[in-house]
Amino acid sequence: MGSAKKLAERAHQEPDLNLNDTALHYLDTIYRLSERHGSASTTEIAAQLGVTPSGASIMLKRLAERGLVQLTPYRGAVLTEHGRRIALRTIRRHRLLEAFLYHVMGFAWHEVDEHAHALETVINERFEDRMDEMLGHPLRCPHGHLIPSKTGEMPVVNDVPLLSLPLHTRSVVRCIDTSRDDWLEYLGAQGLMPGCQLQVVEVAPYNGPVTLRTDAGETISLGRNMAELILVEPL
Amino acid sequence: MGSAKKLAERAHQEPDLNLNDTALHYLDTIYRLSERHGSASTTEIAAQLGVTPSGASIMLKRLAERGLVQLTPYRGAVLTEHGRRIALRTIRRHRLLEAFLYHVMGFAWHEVDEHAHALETVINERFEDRMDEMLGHPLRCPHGHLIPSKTGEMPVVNDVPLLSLPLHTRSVVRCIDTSRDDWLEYLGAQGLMPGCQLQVVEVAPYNGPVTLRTDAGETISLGRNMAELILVEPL
DNA sequence: AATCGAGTTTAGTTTGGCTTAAATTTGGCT
DNA sequence: AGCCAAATTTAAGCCAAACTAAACTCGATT
Ligand SMILES: [Mn+2]
Ligand SMILES: [Mn+2]
Ligand SMILES: [Mn+2]
Ligand SMILES: [Mn+2]
Repeated sequence: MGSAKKLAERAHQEPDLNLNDTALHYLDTIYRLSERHGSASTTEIAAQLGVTPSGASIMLKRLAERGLVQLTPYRGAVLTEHGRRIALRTIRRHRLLEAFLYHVMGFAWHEVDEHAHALETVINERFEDRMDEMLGHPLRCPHGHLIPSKTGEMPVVNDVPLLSLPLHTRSVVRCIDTSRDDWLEYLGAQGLMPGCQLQVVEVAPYNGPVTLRTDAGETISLGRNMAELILVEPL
Repeated sequence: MGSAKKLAERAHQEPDLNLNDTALHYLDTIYRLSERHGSASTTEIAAQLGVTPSGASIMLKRLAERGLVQLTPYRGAVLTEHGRRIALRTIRRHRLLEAFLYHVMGFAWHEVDEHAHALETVINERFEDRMDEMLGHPLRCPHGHLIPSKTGEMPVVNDVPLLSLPLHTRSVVRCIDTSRDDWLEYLGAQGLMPGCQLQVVEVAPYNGPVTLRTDAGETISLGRNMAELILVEPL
């Protein structure tokens, strides 16, 4: 009985005890917040999802009962292995959707996050697979974030913060690590997106502006906060 | 004040007092059922949506309060003009999605309805417009159903039931009027889909089988119930 | 005219996901 | 050691959308 069910689960790849979009968005959010601090606090999760901390607290307890997150009261949440697999699937769909909306449907790169977010919990596996094929199994979304494989593994890459390199090191932009659509639109208008080659020519002190030169010879000046979002691969 | 709001509504084309997907599916369903009998009964609506009649009854009352349907107790529901516009928008999105899934993404024609149904209440106007452009402003979904325009008008066509024509009249299939995916798969495998040319060569009595000959010279024999779903344009 | 069954509505309850307001825990600071 | 502010959880309640069970309407039939 129990083992028959387990086999079925393994064959289907996802147990997925009827998770609705609310639960999926919680898991997705916890995963992304945990990437930074190792775990996700109730308040952070609540802020991200636009609910009150008390609402998030209640929901976290439910997710813990379902074995999707491990919750230490007053200490924050971590995904269980089961929860992590489901979160990665949602993130895969989100990023594939962004790539699909951008490359196949011609949306602007600052529009795709919002729309991918609405669709990520609605599409099914067939849709996911068709996008993946049509895009040639892409490794990254249009902003450069990594797309996990169907088996839940992240591609291994070597992205480093632009500002961690010595001045004048030539490098290729790999990721613009923000989801603020107004910043994305601005940076895109400057020609700053994954694939573009550049070097840092000056970093003004006291959190002053950062001056970049692209391989096309153009000079771009950015505030420190924006420059910190740029991840590159040195040449 | 009031008139400013009305202007904004007219400019945006849809007032849409925060309708969620439940309400949109009710309106969609009422529209399609009303096409047949002029109005939709509580029980029919409930069956279509997979809820109990009592549940549908309560929901219909709420839609009536919002001015979306006109409800005569014990007599069934009709859409108001406002409700009709919203229903047509959902139907437009459903059929555009079917065409998109079929022509752009390569799904089989018996798969697209289910998936379009899940997506139809999630996509936004930009997505709708992009599909429309990519598909060259199509008039019909892959099954041949008409796609309403953005302004809520149905294309005018001249589809007649295949079985209403005299024997041996040559005609082009325009619509297979069912949403049963198993029937669609079967008919598709016989080569029977919009665009194919054929004539009826025999109609057996007592609800017996219907024999068709395609322009490719093939003979197809169908039960009456399936043959009745075929709409054509005589040549 | 009275009755009956199908169709429909109402009453009462449940569930999920949230809210505000009131405890409670925690870690840092005097 | 004791206290405070911030973070967190609990308590109580709201709302949409469903359910089951019971009551009601309608029209058709006797
Ligand atoms: Mn998302
Ligand atoms: Mn992205
Ligand atoms: Mn639909
Ligand atoms: Mn169709």
